[in-house]
Amino acid sequence: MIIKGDLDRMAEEIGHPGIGLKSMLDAMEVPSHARHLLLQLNTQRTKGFLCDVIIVVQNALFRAHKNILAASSLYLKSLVVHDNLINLDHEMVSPGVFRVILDYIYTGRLNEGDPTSPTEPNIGAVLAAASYLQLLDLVTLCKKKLKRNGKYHLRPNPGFLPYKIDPSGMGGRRFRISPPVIHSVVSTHRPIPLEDLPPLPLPPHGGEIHAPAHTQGPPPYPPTKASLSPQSGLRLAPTDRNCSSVYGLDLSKKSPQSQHPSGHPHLISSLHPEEEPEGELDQSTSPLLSPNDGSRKMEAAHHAGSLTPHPFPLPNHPLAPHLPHLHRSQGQEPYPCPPSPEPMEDSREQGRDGSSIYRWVKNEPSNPEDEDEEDEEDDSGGMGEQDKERHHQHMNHHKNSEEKLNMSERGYDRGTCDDAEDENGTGSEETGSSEGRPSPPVPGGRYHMPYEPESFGDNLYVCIPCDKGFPSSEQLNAHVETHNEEELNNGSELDNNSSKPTNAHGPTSFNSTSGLHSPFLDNKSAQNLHSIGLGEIIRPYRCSSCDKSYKDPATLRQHEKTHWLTRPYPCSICGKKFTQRGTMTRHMRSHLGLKPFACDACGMRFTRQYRLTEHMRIHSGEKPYECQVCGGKFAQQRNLISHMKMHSSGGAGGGLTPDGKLKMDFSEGIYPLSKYAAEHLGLKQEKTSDLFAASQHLLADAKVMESLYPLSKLAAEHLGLTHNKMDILNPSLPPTSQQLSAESRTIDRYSPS
DNA sequence: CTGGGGATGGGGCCC
DNA sequence: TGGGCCCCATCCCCA
Repeated sequence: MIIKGDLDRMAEEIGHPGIGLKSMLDAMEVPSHARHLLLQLNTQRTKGFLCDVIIVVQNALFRAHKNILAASSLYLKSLVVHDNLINLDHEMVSPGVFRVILDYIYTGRLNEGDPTSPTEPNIGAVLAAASYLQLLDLVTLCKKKLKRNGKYHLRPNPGFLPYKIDPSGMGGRRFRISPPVIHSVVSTHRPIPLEDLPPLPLPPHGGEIHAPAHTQGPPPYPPTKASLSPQSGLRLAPTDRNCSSVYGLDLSKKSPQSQHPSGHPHLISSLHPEEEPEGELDQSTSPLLSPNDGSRKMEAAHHAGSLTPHPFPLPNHPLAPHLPHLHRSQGQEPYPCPPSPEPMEDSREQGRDGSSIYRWVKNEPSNPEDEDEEDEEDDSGGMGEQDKERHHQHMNHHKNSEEKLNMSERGYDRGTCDDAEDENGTGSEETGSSEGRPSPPVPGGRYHMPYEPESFGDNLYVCIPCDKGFPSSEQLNAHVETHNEEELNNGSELDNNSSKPTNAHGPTSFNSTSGLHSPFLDNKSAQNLHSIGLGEIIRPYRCSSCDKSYKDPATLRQHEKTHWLTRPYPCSICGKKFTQRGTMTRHMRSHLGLKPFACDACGMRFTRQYRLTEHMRIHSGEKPYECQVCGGKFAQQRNLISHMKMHSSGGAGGGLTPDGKLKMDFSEGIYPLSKYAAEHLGLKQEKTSDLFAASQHLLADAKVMESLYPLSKLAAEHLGLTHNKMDILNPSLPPTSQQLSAESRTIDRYSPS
């Protein structure tokens, strides 16, 4: 702000001391400056240039400048201060009305469009919205227009204003002056009280919610000249997604470098997954959601993460140090024991460091019961009759299953075991596991002795069989090597020993209960358990429509939605429907170009952290996925899968690839074990430790090689080589350079550091 | 031109 | 509700 003293000083500086204030202003003011400035800003808006805020109104997106909005309305100012993506309640402001309002903000002119058009926003609607948005000048302007037209009353506008306009303006009690329901990405506002929420809208298009208007019915705002102008908001639709780039949304496959963090720091900050608007978009239109949902979401948004535009949300950062997952306080788990019936579930995380078979002591499962309670409460809220019935049945099932579980647990707690074959008293492990209870089957068939994790100090990587702790997975692996050597030396003992992880992955392994007690069972193994009847205990919640079963009722409910004819979560932009809200919001992220996860090395951005984790392997050169057939290594599991298909599509099994490698035909059943080896070992090395995988396919391959190449079997048994290494020994299968180098790499990897 | 590998995007699903 | 994983599809590059 320029004060008189400043002007006097400026006048002095330009050599005109003593000049009066008025004459000074006269001398320096350019009359058209404001108009030109506004014109420039409006031009920039239409091009999306320097726009730093996105306003979502129903299924339309508008880009604008925070400064302009903030200068126009105190209310908008309060929003844009904190948020880069704000979502207006479309009941209060329709897209067409907001277009008119935005035009007014940037031009100072009110374009009411065609007043005879039933769909063109009328002055009454603009007046109401302007009041709602606290655009006081526009309110005054609208009133003047209405008075001039002799229509100073609210023209009915179906579906827009449920409230009556008070001619007295803002102050009238009948006018809606409660805090406007504006959902922002990172709202710092207090949750809107339930009584302040507007009534839930009727489905706008014959029960079809979220669907884009132009695909589900007549467009609410036909392409008038105004709506086709660049000033109009961008209406995202499958066919015009590409247009979004004009408005600055990055929907391209690769985030251009120019848009890398430095480009749009504020926008980037809004890209944090916890701050994304999808849920809010959904909330404002979905009749499936109760006002409570909206309120909860507001609260959730209220507590959302910081605005720090750090490209890596640290808690999820793949490169962040392995922080222990304290799902449960350690004090609650006096006997943290090896993972049990579904250790591989946990090992998804553990396997990252290659120590999945040796449980990371602090990675305790959460208590599903607690979560379930909340879930039940949530879901029983707006339930239809059919759902209630389903819910009721389910609850009964749940109750019964819980009783089963409790009985099993009590059995375990007493130290009794019904499983006669379980010499170690580990028979209840499957029940214990689903509750995260101790389940002691360990390699070597010994109980895992109770211990306090703290007793290991920094040695968080614990070898279950011997209870030794190690500070790193590498050292643990090196230690585990000694165990494996022992086991290999013991030879066939493994076959009948509960410590044997090997056969747990082979189809024949399930003939033995030993497999059941293996702590190395993965998901599919658990499914197999189910197929032989014992999975009922592990996964008591069974789908009534199919044979799938789950450990907890929430997951079952989630699964059951896949059987529904109508998917409950439609995308508000393209109308595509999803069975899970999370999938829908993730999908929405692709519409909005939200890529919160950025690569530190190259700046590439991703919609999911897992993608970034995958991507980072490109930079690190890590290729944890190794083909058990040819030794080829891959940075991504899916590429290994694709690669394995190449092996399997080569015709008769056991043939040779063009470069002389052994070719297996997984599809013909010639080598069924290899399929398991591929699926459970080679393809899931991230879940299983490299070492474990090596020992697994070593044994598995020995079996097939026994049939194919008897000599190789002996080689495998006595030399400890995998089959792709065995064919090196086989004179008929000359080694390739790749195999040799793979061999040396393998040796390097497993040699103690 | 074709096949294979590298890499990415999106959806389904389970936890 | 988000994370993680699996699967499929696709594009690009290269031999």
